[in-house]
Amino acid sequence: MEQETHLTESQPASPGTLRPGGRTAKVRRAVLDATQDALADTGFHALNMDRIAATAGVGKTTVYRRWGSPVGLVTDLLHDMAEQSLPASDTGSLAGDLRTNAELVRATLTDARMGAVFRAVIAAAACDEDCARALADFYRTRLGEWAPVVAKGEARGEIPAGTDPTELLRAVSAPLYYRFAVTREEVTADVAERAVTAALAAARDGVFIRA
Amino acid sequence: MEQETHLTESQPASPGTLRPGGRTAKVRRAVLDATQDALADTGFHALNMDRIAATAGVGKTTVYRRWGSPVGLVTDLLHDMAEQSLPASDTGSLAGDLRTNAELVRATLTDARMGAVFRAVIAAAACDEDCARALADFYRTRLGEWAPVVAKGEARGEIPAGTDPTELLRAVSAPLYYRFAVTREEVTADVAERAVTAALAAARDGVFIRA
DNA sequence: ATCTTAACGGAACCAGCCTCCCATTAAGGA
DNA sequence: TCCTTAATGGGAGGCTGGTTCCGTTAAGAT
Repeated sequence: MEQETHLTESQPASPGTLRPGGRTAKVRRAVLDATQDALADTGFHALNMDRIAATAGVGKTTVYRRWGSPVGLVTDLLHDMAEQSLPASDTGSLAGDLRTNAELVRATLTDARMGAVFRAVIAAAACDEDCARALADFYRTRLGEWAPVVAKGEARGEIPAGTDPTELLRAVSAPLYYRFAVTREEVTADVAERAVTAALAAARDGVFIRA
Repeated sequence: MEQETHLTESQPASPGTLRPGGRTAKVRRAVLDATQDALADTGFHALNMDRIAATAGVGKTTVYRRWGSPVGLVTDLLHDMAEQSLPASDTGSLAGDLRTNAELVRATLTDARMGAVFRAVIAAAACDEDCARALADFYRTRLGEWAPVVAKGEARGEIPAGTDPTELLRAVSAPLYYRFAVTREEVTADVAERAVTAALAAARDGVFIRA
């Protein structure tokens, strides 16, 4: 993505950075929307720069210049998704908050559109290092947003002091994503509920105490 | 993969089934080996039928005819991997067996060659339904092989009666695969150990009792 | 308002992937 | 052993996806 570390010849450093105003932003929005549509529709393997350009109503040269390849599109989409993340819940109990979290994850993965997008993103990350980094960042952000929920639970004495917040959150998400991406089993509400109960039981046993 | 349900015109039903003898088998072996090499080397996105044919020392027409596409290759590789699965361990304690299992998974995912293969397989499954089914079958098989370990633990009274064996096993694997495929964090021995402890704590609490 | 030039867009060009055709090889049965 | 035909293999040709060229549009500065 980033290049031209020392731009001696006044080379344009990655299009869109010097003049991010009106048109450029509009183009990005249109392209990313088209990308999401395409992923939801036909999946990552069928992601095609030409089609994206056409449905976005944008010159295909622009798409190639700014994103370079299908993985480039997905990577940028991921950055975009990381920016617009929603805040965590606050039900008053850790169990309740975690349940909300798990249900949110489940709803996302189960949703036809979002499920397809996440599938595509995971596939793209498996193919490309840049994309993998973007995906890692995305989840670092997401986990960071929910960490306070665990801290509050700890303050209320619902789990032992010293519990690693993100570790507990990972334990909640893991069974859902595992089924979604790896074993391809259905992610039911039951699964989500059990993930919360199991993670909480382990947390109370002090399994997630920071080393 | 399978087609020609009613072969009225004596169409050859998927090449390799009527004459699976010497040459055909040799070709399959060579192609699957080449596929694994390629995946370990350059990953799924760069998987190229022509190159596979060349390195396998096989006509490229053959590769296209029998496997059709990169996902087809990965799907068959997966079937091949499912066939040659190794038996579960028996250390005498459930904790020990689960630890062995987790360590085995970790070693596989961490191994440069096998890690790349699994990454590719997950990516391919995200792109193609046939491949997804093959992947699901693979894990169904694997989980089935380890289920007795849990049953024995239950018999020894290490976990409550009625515990769902595969559910417990999934809980052990999930955190490892979640990091490997989704958040792309490093899968350390520490992570594996914690996965076992957490799963076991939940199991003892009766979280995985069959509904 | 005017100017500079970043960014976009159309179209021709190039290359690598896939398909088809037909000759060749060797399984499996008599 | 011989015969039938499943399966393989080389090569030509077409198509689709990706690249390059250059003219056009409009963002941001004066």
